[in-house]
Amino acid sequence: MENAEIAATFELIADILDLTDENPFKVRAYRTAARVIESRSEPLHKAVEEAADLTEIQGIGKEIAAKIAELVQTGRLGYLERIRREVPPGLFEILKLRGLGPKKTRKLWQSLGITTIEELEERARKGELAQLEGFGQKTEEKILKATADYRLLGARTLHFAAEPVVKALKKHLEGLPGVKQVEAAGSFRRQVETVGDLDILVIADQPYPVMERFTAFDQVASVESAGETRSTVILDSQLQVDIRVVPEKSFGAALCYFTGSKDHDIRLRKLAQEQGMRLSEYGLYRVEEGAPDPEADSLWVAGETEEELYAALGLSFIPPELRENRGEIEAARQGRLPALIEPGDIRGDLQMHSNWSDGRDPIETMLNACAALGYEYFAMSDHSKALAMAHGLDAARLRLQRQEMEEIAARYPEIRMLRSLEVDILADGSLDLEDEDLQELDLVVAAVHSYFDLPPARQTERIIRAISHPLVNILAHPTCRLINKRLPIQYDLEAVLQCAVEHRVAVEHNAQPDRLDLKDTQLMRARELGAMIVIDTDAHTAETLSHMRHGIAQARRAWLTRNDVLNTKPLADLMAALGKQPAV
DNA sequence: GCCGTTTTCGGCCCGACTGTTTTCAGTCG
Repeated sequence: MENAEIAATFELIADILDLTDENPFKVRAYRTAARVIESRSEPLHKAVEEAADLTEIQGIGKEIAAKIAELVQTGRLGYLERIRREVPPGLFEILKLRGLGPKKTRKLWQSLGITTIEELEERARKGELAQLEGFGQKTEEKILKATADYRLLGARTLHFAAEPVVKALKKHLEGLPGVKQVEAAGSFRRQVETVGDLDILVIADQPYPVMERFTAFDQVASVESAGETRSTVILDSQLQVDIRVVPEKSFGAALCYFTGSKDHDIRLRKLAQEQGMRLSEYGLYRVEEGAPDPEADSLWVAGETEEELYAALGLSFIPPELRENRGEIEAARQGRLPALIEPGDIRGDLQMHSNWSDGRDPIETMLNACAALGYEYFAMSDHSKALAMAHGLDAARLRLQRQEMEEIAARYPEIRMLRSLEVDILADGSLDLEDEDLQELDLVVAAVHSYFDLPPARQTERIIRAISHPLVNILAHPTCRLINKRLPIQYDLEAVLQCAVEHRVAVEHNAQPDRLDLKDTQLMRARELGAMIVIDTDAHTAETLSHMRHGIAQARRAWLTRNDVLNTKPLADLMAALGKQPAV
């Protein structure tokens, strides 16, 4: 059992306890445990197998340690099975609505018997909610908006969350004799930020044993269809997985076909047609009038690899990230596809947090992790004081932090640590700290963490005011979206990007897997407008510095090259581009 | 439920904001 699954189990327990009005500190203990477990790099099941003492982990005591052991050893948890009967499952969904926490959800349930989002919406429309003690007109309106928003958010799986599933499936299938290759195609391969399902492609001599093994995968909840070369299952996580077994000769064509996108595929097939050929998932064939078998070996052109397939169509190889029919086919034909940015191009990470604010690790740990990644520089950018919950820094603590940073930096000449701060943009667009404090820093990152619902015009004004401030260098997670959780804030992005260009402020692509903000299409637009772009991880732990690759993936989808991204440059060039004095 | 001790109980991060109230509960970050 993966750490993520154990963590999800404890989150569920916390929700149930919340809804049954348990001691809030007990609830918090479960949530803390869930977070601790999820952020651990080492799998807990291994620790259990080795009979390690789990209570040595901060946040895990005797009770939770025993529950982890039970989960790992039996795959179940008696305690959870007992308490989950007390709560209708629809309430967990209601809990996810913005503005509804455990108290209000419980009240709706106990007083009005509401147990589903649909019921909630209906009763709100009838005005019944406003009658409830502690509720009112405004609350009712907010709930209606929240249910509408919830529907928009959809339920696609984060690419990040699909990764371990793909990995486990590959391992599961690759162990089978006769299996030559296993690849995930579809939107997963194109690095789309979320996936609707997974498409797995397998080369094998015998399809049947592959199918048998596939449906025996331990995460399979139900088998929707199981054919000779194609099967569909639903996993415990509700993710749908399609598998397709193809012969080696067709692998390139099949991979291309199932990678898509659909529009890209259609364009390729048309292109083949124009050249007197026919493209299918089995390969590229010459068309001959009156040929008895249109897929005869004598008509075969290409299809074992994607490279030869694209070449046969007169195209240079198109990386999967670009296959969205956004002009890539024309570019490939003319040989002017961009040389996409690669993970190794990044010279430094410009946003991360230490335990001075809401990060987990000390500055020195973060420094060492950055050095291990081969970075030449990095910026430590803890939160400012407005974010009280994150233990944001005020001027006094900022000065104290500076002392610590200087002491640490002196011991690590091999990497340059930049002093930065993720300063809050307040409601009126002013910054959370005074100029005299901010100008002590090497870089100033400005970010919105509050007042997400301002009218668009005011939101635009607010952000423009903030990035017009002469000390601001980077606008962090510009739209504040959380994929599947929070919609982007509404404002005139175009105007903000133009303002950023004017004031030499870089816009961030935040590589946190549920942010990826700006998103691919917005990044493309930012580049078109001449905005400077930085990709950073906003890491809150040393391990999550590795999330850089998710940011790179989105940048590639946005057609960005190394030259388009500021933190691929040597430090002096980066600082010059931002109009800063070269850092000493 | 966890943690740390002034060890076996008592505190647990907390400020801002909203909408409901008439001094505060609930939610968010």
